[in-house]
Amino acid sequence: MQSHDMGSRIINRLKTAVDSTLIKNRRFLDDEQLIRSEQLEVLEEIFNANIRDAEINELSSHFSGLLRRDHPCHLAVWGKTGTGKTLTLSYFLNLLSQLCAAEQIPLWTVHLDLTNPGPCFRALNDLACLLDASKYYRRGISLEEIMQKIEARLADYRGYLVLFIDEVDNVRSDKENFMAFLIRRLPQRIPAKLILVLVSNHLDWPNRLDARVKSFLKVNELVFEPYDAMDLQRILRIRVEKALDPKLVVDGVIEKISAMASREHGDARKAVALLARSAYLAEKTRSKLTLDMVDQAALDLETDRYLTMIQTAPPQLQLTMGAIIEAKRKLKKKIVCSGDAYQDYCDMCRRFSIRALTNRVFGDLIAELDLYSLVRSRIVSRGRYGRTREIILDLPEDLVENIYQTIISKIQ
DNA sequence: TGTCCACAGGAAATACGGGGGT
DNA sequence: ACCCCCGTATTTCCTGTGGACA
Repeated sequence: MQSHDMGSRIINRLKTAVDSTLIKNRRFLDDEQLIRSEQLEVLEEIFNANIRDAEINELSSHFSGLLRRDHPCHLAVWGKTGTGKTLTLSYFLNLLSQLCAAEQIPLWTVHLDLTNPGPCFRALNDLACLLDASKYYRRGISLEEIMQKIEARLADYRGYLVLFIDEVDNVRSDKENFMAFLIRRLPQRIPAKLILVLVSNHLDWPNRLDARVKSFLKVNELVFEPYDAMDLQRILRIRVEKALDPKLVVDGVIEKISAMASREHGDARKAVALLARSAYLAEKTRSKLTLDMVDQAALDLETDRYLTMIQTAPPQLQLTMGAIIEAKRKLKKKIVCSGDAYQDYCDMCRRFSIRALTNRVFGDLIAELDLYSLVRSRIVSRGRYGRTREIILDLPEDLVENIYQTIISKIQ
């Protein structure tokens, strides 16, 4: 019977589809979607796999004084993004507070996250909010007032206060002020035993401090090395087991992803993102997760990165990028000079009736594009034909087209 | 050797917008 | 409603500068 045949074929296909679902629990591919307890579960496994063992040991000895009612000094933590600084520290501080609670030691830990850069004002403001010392102000209150609010809030607290400050050097203008407050002023004015945990991406960060502040800063240092390929393999393996069907992951995939990630950055978050992307690709084609898919996924991630970067960029930056693309097309050369690009930029502004910015800012905008590696630029002297900035656009042609369309449609 | 191009990029000034205090 | 304060964006002003060319 024809129809019966057809029916059983469909049923079979459905069955194999069910059998071969690669992704069992997609939430474990994306940290954002995990609830707190699941995050801790993942963390627990990571730390049980002896990753970041050395760092946790150092942390333990640094804070061991707490249990003897001593006052440990501050702690400066250094490591690149995605090396697990935040994770390890939150995990550790969480354990520490449990321990202190059991021992009846008053401990207050506050996690101030300065991941997105902001001025001194916002940093203090955020801190005040975390301490429950004031409401959130957008503007209009002096720095002094915020400091006083914080001090007032802490006037009666006599226990330990651990301020875990993530990405300290993201405090842009007036950083001196912020650091001086934390290091010099605050400890003198409040009764609490203050322990600062200052996390940063830059190793030379304490040297850029004002000398008078620096002399007050007594710190221990702790360095997080980037994960090596072996660490990443273990981290990925945990994810694979939680999120995917390991049988459907071709041998060598984990090794490949961790090798790629450790070669480039050693960033665990990016490695997991690559795993996730590959898994989605595999799921779409309903096949096993192969090595080729990892390559494809890496490419996709790259493309996405550029596109979201340009989409979320301020309009003037988009316009600058658009002008560079136009200039390159018009000149039919690989290299565009800043003067030509500025001409085209002004033209574009006229076309879309947007007020053009000065040459001065245009230069800065190009530097910014360079920073995001959307273009490469360098300063060249052409003798008596002056100096200029050569702008090279060497992204794949279809990506450039894609970016260009995005920009044009955004502006209109 | 000096000149001079066509910009780079630092510093200071100015404009702007939004919030608080009164 | 008014003024002042703060952070940010942009302009204005200015001082270099590497090397081709005369």
